[in-house]
Amino acid sequence: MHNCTTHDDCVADALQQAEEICAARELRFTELRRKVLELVWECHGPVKAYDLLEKLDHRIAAIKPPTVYRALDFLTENGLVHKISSLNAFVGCSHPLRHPECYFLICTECGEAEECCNSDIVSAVAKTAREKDFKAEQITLEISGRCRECQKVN
Amino acid sequence: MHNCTTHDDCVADALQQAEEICAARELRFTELRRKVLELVWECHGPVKAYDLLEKLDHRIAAIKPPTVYRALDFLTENGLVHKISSLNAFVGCSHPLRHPECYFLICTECGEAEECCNSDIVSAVAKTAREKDFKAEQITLEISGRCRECQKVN
DNA sequence: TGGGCGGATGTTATATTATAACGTGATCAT
DNA sequence: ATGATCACGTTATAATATAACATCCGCCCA
Ligand SMILES: [Zn+2]
Ligand SMILES: [Zn+2]
Ligand SMILES: [Zn+2]
Ligand SMILES: [Zn+2]
Repeated sequence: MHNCTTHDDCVADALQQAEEICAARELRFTELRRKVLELVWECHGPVKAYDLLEKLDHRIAAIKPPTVYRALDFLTENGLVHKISSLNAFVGCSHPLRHPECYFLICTECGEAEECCNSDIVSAVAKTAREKDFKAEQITLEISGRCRECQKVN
Repeated sequence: MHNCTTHDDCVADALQQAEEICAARELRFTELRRKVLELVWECHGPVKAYDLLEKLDHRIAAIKPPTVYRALDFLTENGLVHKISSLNAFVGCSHPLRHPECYFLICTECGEAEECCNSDIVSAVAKTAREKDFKAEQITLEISGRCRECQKVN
C-alpha cells in the first residue's frame, strides 16, 4: 500500500461511487454487497474470498462461502471489483466508469496491484483479435513483477 | 480443434522438440513428464489437471495429484506448457523457443485456445511497465470470446 | 390487503483445485 | 561405495468454488 496516505477516503469514495452507479443502473446495492465492497477496499490490494469471509464473520454473523461469492459475482459483473485470476483474488476497481481497459501490475513482493489503463495495449489487443476474426469478450491481463518501491528496498 | 487435421503430428513434433530442449538445457525429460506433455498435447486445448490425472490413471497405475502437479510445474517452468489462469487449465506451448511473448485467444464455445505472439502487445506492455518503473517478470494475457468458426455456426 | 412473483440471502453439502509433509528410490559426482 | 540431489510415491489436508434447495423480503397488482 505504497501511495495511499488517506485510505479512508479511498474507501468512502469507492462506496459513494458504487452507490451512484447502482442507483443509475437500477441495481440493488444491498447491505451485504456494500459490506463486501467496503472490505475489499479496506484491504486495498488483492484479497482472497475466504479472507473476506473471515472478516465478515466478525462483523455480521456466520457468513458462508456462497454468500460472499454471490456478492463478489455481483460486484465483478458490474465492474466494481475485478478478479485477478492468477492470484485467485479480488480487488476494487479504481475507475468503475472507465472500462473495460483495465489491467494490473502486481508486485510479488508487497502484494500491491496497481490498476492501469493504457490505450496502446487495448488497441493492440483489439487489432490482433480483429486480424484473427476473434470476437473478444473479456480480457485478462495481469503483469506480475516488482514495483518501484520494492525494487528500491532490495 | 478447428485447424488440426494431422494431430498426431502435432503431438509428435511437440514431444520431439521438448526432448531436444531438455537435452540442450540438461533437464531431465522423464517418462512421467513426457507422458504428461503427451497427454496435454493430445487434448489439443486447455486441459484440467484432474482430467490429466484420470487419463494417466488408465495408462500408468494410480497417479496421485502431487505427481501430476509436479510434472505440470516442471513443464510450465520450462516453457513447454502454459497455465491458463482464468480456466485453471493447461495447454501445450506451440513454440517453446520463442518466448515469453505468448498469449491466448480462448473460445468460450469450442474451448480452443489459440496461442499468439504479437510484438505490438508485448512492446506496449513493456512500455507501460517501464513508465511505471515496474519490473515485469510474468505476463498473463488471456482473451476470451468467440473464435471465427464458432461465430459462423451461430 | 394479502397473495404471488422474483431476486437476495441462508444453509447444507459437496465439488474442484492445489499443496504440505515425509518417505523411497533413482542418478550423479566424487 | 557413499553421500548429495532430484524425481516420484503416498497420505493427508488446505484452499477455492459451486450445486441445490429453503427462506425471506420487497414489490406489484388483483
Ligand atoms: Zn477497473
Ligand atoms: Zn511492491
Ligand atoms: Zn508459448
Ligand atoms: Zn470456437
